[in-house]
Amino acid sequence: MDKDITIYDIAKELDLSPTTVSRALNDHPAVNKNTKQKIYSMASQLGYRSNMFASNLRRQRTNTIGVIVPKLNSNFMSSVIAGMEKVANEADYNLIISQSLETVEKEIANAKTMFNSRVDGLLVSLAFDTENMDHFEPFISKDIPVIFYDRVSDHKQFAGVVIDNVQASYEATTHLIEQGCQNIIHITGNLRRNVYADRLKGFKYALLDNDLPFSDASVIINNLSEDAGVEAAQQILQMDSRPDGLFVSNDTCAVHCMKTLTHAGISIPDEIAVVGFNNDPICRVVEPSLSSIDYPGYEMGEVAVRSLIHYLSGLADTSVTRITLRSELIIRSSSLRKGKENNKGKALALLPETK
Amino acid sequence: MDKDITIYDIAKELDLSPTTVSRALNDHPAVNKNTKQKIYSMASQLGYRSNMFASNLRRQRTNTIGVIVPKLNSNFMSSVIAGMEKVANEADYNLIISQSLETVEKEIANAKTMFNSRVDGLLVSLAFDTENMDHFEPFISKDIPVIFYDRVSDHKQFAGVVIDNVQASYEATTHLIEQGCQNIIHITGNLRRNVYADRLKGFKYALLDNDLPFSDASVIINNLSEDAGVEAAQQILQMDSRPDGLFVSNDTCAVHCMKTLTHAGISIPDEIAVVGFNNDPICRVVEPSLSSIDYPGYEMGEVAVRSLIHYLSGLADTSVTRITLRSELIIRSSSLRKGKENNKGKALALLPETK
DNA sequence: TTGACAATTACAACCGATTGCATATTTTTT
DNA sequence: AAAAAATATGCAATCGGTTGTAATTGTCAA
Repeated sequence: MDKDITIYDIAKELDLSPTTVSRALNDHPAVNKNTKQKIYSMASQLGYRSNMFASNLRRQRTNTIGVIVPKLNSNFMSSVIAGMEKVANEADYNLIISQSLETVEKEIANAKTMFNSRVDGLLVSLAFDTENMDHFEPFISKDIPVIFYDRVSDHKQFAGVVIDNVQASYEATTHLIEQGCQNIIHITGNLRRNVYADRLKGFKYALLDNDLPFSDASVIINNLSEDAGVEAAQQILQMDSRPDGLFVSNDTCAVHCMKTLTHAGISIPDEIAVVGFNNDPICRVVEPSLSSIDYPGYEMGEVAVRSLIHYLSGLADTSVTRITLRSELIIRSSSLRKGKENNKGKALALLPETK
Repeated sequence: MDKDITIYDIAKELDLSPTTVSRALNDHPAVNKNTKQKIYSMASQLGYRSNMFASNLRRQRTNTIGVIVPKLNSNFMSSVIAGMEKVANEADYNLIISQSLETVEKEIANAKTMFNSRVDGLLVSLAFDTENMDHFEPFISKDIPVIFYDRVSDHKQFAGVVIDNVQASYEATTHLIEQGCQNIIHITGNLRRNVYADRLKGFKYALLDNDLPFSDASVIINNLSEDAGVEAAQQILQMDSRPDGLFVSNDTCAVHCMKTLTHAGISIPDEIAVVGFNNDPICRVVEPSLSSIDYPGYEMGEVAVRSLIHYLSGLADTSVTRITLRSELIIRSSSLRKGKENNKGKALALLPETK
């Protein structure tokens, strides 16, 4: 366990001042090329590694990005994190990740921790029941950028990376209508969250544009869990006029709802056509395979970190307050009815083994 | 954007020395109770937050744990991380997470980054093709604890958190044999990794104990991906004597292999019975539902961080070099043959909706 | 030869908390 | 009442880089 090498050691070894060594290591232009070379080689020879804490202390920045995520262990969210990690790593930023577990309380606690850890910037996807944004105030007032992803804040002051949920939902609903569905149920999450509110909006618009009636009874709001899916199916089975289409805001919920319906003897897609959301791997495994909205998680993570770093580098384009990524309806067996293949050239993915 | 409050501000305000303030905030016994109270309330009144960097610089520790994970976006790994995050957070440690993406090169780079970030300890699950442990040497020689989880190192000097893969595999294989399988194929990953080597061992032992022959042809080694599963199925379809049992080291691979076989007209479990590994949610979704080894990811994450922190707190029990968690065979339709329900009281999970 | 100017390098203060040692104050003991 | 011990507080150095400003050296034109 040998002692750590500091810039002072390098300086002494080369008979220079720590100042010059520090500047050289930061590639400061005011240091002679030859000197730099000498310092570099001496540094690596001695096994020097910079002390981030000394540096951070002096520079008042941490090269650390905080990430608050509702729940880590879902396919979508872990893809997002994977994307974030990649970009952050490449740009020499560290990530501190914490989960709100879908509750405001934990989200507030997380925000506080992040603030105390003095993150340079914060990336947040809001918990189900977060109402106000007060816990992000400390960041704002200290000019620490906060960027939302997926579950964003409505307040115009906050930047966010999203997909066009209205459009995606509109597309999914229209697809169901094209397949002959006349009575579609939409299962979605807490409407305080933009993602769910927007999807409901898209659902309504699609009905409207196709002269189909909308009523509150067409919407089931739950927490989109497995159990909620099963429960929703039971609810549907009890309905007076059974729906012939189902658009669910989340694949897990959709799958378990669908399976429950199948077990109750309902045939999918003929009696009820189903579309999910997220395009989780699970979609290609369930029988019948589940149509879904492909949702670029990995990319969303990359973009979120990239714009945060962009902002931190002072290249901020403060006018850009929303970045919208593409999303795409993937049609599979769960919503494709025989003799209805008028899909206007949309992507098809009939066979389960198709990617 | 108001200036940050430091202990000097608090000291000045109360006409005390920074020393006392620092001690009070660390609950040092040599500070008077009343003084402490005054300092606490002044601190919160002024909105003081400790500067980790100054503190870390002085104390030469970071309260940060590094985590190297092969791939973040799998159900198992994200559960592990979720568990780690929970415990770390509770103990006021930060997590720095990075992915090796299953390659040594990235793993080495990650280790270097972690080392330069001066993590207090390191948690590692090895990449597929990691051969030697040289990149962890710097940690060892600086007395920074490295604990492995799941994919551990064989070297006795490294501690690790694991399940008993031999036992789990033995159980799964025995179960297949009990269901009447006489010719079982084992699909697994790179044998350099303990998890796969051990599972092969358990597989062999089970055959041996049941007087079934083992040959190299009974083992398929691949990267356990979706595609590998499809490919393995094609391989199986070409075999002269078609197997009647299949034990796969990973659910994703098992599921796609199974689906390919089903599509080729093979009936599961009657013609081929299948058992996977990990008990991913996907197991309960696929038709027929997939038997699998339940693998406590979340718990593994918790335990790993807990023992690392334990070690860092000096409570180290250096003799404990392996912590083994329970794992359990979950029997579902993919391996349960009719009229063979002699399962000696094992857990059953026949219906897809069963948790 | 000298002053202007650029190119390098160094000095020294600073970032904010921690801690060994010394000092001051109070309490206990004899 | 003096000495010893216990309690509470402060001084000042330290952790390892960073940076504004000053000093030194060299170059070139006048």
